[in-house]
Amino acid sequence: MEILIVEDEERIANTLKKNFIKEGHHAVVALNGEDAIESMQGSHFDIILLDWRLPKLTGLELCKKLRSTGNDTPIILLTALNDIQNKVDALEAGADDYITKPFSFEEVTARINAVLRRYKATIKKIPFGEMNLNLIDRTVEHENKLIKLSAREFELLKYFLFNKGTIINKEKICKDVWNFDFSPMTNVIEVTVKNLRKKLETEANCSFIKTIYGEGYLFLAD
Amino acid sequence: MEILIVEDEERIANTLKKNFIKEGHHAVVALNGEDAIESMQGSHFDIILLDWRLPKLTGLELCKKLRSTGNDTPIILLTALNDIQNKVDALEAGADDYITKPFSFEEVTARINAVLRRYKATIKKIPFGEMNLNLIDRTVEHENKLIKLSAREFELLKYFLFNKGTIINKEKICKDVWNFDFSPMTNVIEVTVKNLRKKLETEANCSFIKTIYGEGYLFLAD
DNA sequence: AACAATTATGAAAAATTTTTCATCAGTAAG
DNA sequence: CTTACTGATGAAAAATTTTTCATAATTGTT
Repeated sequence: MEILIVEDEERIANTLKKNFIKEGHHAVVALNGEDAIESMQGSHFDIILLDWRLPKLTGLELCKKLRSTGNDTPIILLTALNDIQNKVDALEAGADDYITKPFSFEEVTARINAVLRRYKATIKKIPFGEMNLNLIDRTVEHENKLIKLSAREFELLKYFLFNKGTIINKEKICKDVWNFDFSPMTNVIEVTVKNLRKKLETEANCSFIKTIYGEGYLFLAD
Repeated sequence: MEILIVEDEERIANTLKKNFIKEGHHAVVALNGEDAIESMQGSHFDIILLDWRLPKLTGLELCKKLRSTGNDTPIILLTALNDIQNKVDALEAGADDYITKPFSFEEVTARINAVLRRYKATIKKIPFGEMNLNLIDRTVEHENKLIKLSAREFELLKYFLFNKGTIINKEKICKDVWNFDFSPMTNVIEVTVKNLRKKLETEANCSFIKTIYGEGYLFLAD
């Protein structure tokens, strides 16, 4: 797991980091809000532990900033205070949970697991077979490999997943994926299906898209 | 507002529909789960009112199905029963709220507003100026017009929005948007900035991307 | 004002995606 | 086993996106 620790007290930050690494995770420390933003460019984190009091940008401000720019990485605020106002502010700023200092490492991992459990219910990935369609990056993930999809392939796969288990005819695909109201004069659909099949089935070793002769396609997975 | 009413009792469905239309919204009625899925292809709804008991596919099943395929339109379940088990099931299936029958129209609108208030906090749109960057469709929305962005333009705009208010130099843009570790040998960045500017500034009549001579770019909005 | 450095721009070139088309393969039914 | 129809495939063509390049415009400095 990739963990970002945003904490100006180096002692606390390093203790957390050591413990996470001991548990087999990967942890990065940022000593202030600006460093944190810096660290997040390009990299992906599964969770952010964020100190409430930070030099320059406060934890609350950073939290708001991240949320306002569409970043929804789970955030746990670390706060020294234990008054109710904090909790309200924290949740309103878009944090997922908070831990009051001093805390034990066990408490931190417990909170992380709880937050991630909740978060995973809303994560923007659609699983099928051994794969996942990542709706944000528009890629298919399989055993830490990434398959890039073109825009059309992405839309078609999303459509198949939405309708998995039911036969869909080409008129509907044409209408819903291509936004054509008239029926396709050519075989664009078949060609796109072919290309999508190749991408998916080169990676996984099974076929998801079944052809129902004279009727359409049927997507099977799980 | 676009409202989908999934309800097999036509009397209730039509009463709701009439009331919504009277309030200036747009409402579509689906009499069963399959019709509902049909209605959702291609169309967008802001909220779904979903009957608990439906012929064929139950409300709960439909709810689960939508959520499992990445659809996160707010759902309010309409249920005749009032036992705790329902509430738990509803929320676990991914519904946002529930209303027990019989209900008044005022109650429905109140619940809708409450759900939408909560939902909007997590919606995947980044506002800037009079515009919105839609992270799902990868378009810019402005006065019910849509501006299509290419993949690079989208990534660059997202990056600008994430870093708005701070000057970002080209080495960082190159690293974070293009994933090049070496500095750009050509002026791809300037060209992409130019094209993005044209798209945004043809539509809105103001300039968002400011050039800081010798330093980089600065995105200003709000 | 003149100069050097930086940025902007139009247009060509390259790469990629999307569509078309001709042809081959598979299916159902007589 | 044919036949007629439906779907699959490779490759060409068209459209779009991305990059490159030459040149023009702008900025800061002397």
